[in-house]
Amino acid sequence: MAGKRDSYHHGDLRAALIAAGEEVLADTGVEGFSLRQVARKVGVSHSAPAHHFGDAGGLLRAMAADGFRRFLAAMRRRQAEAGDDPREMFLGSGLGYVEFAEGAPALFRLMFGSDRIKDVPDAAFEEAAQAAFQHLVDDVARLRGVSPYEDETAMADVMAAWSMVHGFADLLLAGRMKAVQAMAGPARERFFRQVLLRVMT
Amino acid sequence: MAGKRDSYHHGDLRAALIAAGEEVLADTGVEGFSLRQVARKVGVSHSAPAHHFGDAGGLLRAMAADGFRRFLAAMRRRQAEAGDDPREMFLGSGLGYVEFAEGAPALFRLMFGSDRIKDVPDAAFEEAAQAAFQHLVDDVARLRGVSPYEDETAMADVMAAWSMVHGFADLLLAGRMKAVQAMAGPARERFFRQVLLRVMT
DNA sequence: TTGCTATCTGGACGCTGTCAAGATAATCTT
DNA sequence: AAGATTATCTTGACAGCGTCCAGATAGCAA
Repeated sequence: MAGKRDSYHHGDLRAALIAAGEEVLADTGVEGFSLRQVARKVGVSHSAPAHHFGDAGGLLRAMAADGFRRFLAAMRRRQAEAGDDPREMFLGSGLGYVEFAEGAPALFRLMFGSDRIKDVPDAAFEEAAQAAFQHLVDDVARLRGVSPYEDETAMADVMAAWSMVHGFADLLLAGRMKAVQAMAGPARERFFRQVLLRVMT
Repeated sequence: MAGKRDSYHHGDLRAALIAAGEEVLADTGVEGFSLRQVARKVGVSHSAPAHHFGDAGGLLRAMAADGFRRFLAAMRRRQAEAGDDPREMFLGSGLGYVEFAEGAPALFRLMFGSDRIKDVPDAAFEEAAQAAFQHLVDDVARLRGVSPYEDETAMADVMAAWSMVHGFADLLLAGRMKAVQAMAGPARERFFRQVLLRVMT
């Protein structure tokens, strides 16, 4: 099962399409994304993807699910570097959140509500998205010492923290926070910490 | 200059295209948006829009600018109903923000960073977006008693508040806050106030 | 009336997603 | 081992799309 094309059958077309799809997505954005372009990139006929994903939405959903897994990994990575103080761990997740969004803006936008994947239930996607959400819930539980599922205030903390981080990332991508974008790396991180901490006492 | 089609020339095609465009946008979403569909709706040839807007992006930018004006109006309307306590006025703006997003989700998404309008400077769009941002700055200035342009902490308040409201709205549209969506109107508003206030002491 | 310009039409092009029919390879059955 | 079945991929077709271009029409200025 090689990745390279050596015969009529590809070998691992499904994975190759997802990988190539994410490159195309990064190049053209969600709205310029084209199935045929992905097929060309992999060196396969224009309708080969249909067999694995049904239609364009199917591939995009698979890519979004994959995105959520890497998204979670990015948060965990940053968190692991943050030590073991609950507050620092929380901030680490937030930094990973924003870092992922900036590193893969089109994928991030795809994951959070593109029309092209909406309104079609997808188990893999939901599971990956739910896992990422759970990570945030755990962060808050550690900080508050209560399970948000059993404490209304803690759940409001979760929603507030999530809204804050997500809004910050999305506005950054939209180019609507020019003042922040102009900041150098360290100053920017300091500013973000200051903003994010407002939500946790 | 009537709006209806009575001769070869339309009379007010530019405005008619923007209006029809927003209907199409609401129906199909940003990614399904089609220039030809808008032209059909207005009863005009498929290439008529080009003369007024250049290309599809031109029409979308004009629609987004119009959206920002109505967005600001929605915040002002809600704020006017909120009384004259600075905190209540601030919350009113936030409620208007979310209300607008839910009332016109596709337009909201278009305004905040669709690939189809990005990276092409547009004076009318920037002006309308800036006016909406200024409204938020004024809210914080009233609350804090300082101009955010002259006080770093107050500017951090602005960014925090904006991130919070925006993230809340965007996650709502993404369908990622099912618990909140399940709430009845009043409970939801109460919850949102509780979340948003976290950012302002 | 005679130009002149803005506005709109109609046709063309290459791109797109999706469908259906056929070709090829891998796997299963016996 | 051989044949049959299934999974995978190709090819060709179709309508819809955005954009360009040449032409038609109408308003306006002189």
